[in-house]
Amino acid sequence: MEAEEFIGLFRAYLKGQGLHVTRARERIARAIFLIGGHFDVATLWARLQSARIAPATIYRTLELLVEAGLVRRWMLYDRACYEMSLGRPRHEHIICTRCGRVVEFGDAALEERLAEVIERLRFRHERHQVVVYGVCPACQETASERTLQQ
Amino acid sequence: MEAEEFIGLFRAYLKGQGLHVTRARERIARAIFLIGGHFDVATLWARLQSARIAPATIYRTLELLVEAGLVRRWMLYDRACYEMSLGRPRHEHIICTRCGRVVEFGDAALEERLAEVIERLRFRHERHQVVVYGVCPACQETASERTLQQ
DNA sequence: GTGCATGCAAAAATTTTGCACATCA
DNA sequence: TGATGTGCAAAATTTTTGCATGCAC
Repeated sequence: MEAEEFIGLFRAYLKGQGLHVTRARERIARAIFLIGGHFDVATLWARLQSARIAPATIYRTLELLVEAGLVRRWMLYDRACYEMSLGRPRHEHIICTRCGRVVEFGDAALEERLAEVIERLRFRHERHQVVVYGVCPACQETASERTLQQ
Repeated sequence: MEAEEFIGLFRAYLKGQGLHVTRARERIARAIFLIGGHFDVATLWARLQSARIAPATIYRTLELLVEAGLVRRWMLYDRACYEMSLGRPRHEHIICTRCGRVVEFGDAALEERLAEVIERLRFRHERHQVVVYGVCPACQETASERTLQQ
């Protein structure tokens, strides 16, 4: 997918809502597209330094992107973490507590079982998140001292 | 289980680590026992107002309790949430986005499937968390307007 | 008595809000 | 032009850190 396609979808959403397509919003969408994967607000802000975009604008725009369904918001370790959702299938996260690496995984049987459980509880399912903490294969082989706290 | 049993286990942990058993630590442990279920730091602090215990002490003590395995720490909505783990089986959380109610559920098949997936990825499993957002049966029947943001 | 722990206050870090000015439609 | 959006700054939240004093052992 091209950056223009992603930005175009955002533009369409904004217009549909009667909101303005602004330069700041386009720049933020482009930066997110270029990152490609997970990012937190600090990272995104750093990438936009040269554009002189305020954190407030970043937070406000991220909210719009999430509403538009173009970005997903997670609580991974202990802060908000985002990712472009377009063209990326539904997945869960496993985090290495040694090196902080985040690996995505998907498993149909897992999702199916979860759906059954939710139905049994009679909840209407909106969304869910599975986060696993562990030690990745690489870190299991090293005697790395570096650990995430908690 | 009695409060004394819970506090006693904390005392034993502290002694084993060469740490001091202090009045503040005992009071915090007792307050957590009395809450019984989920709580956040603000709630715990409110319950300890009369004891004049600083937030810093609460955070430091919670960390010890988590290390001791007596308390679990979750990231439920977008802040840290804790609960006494003793005598409470492993479970996941489903949150009603209308009323904020948190329901616990456990499912052996789900856990098993997750363990298989983690093994396939060759991670060493430390812990995990499943959080589901949806609408609870009660709220499905009402036209309640109240929603959690995000 | 020694070292760990506490309360307080200040600092960090993250996110939200208010407002005057700028920009989009 | 009029409504919406932006940057900036300040505030609000949540959590951490430094330090003198206090308490546990």
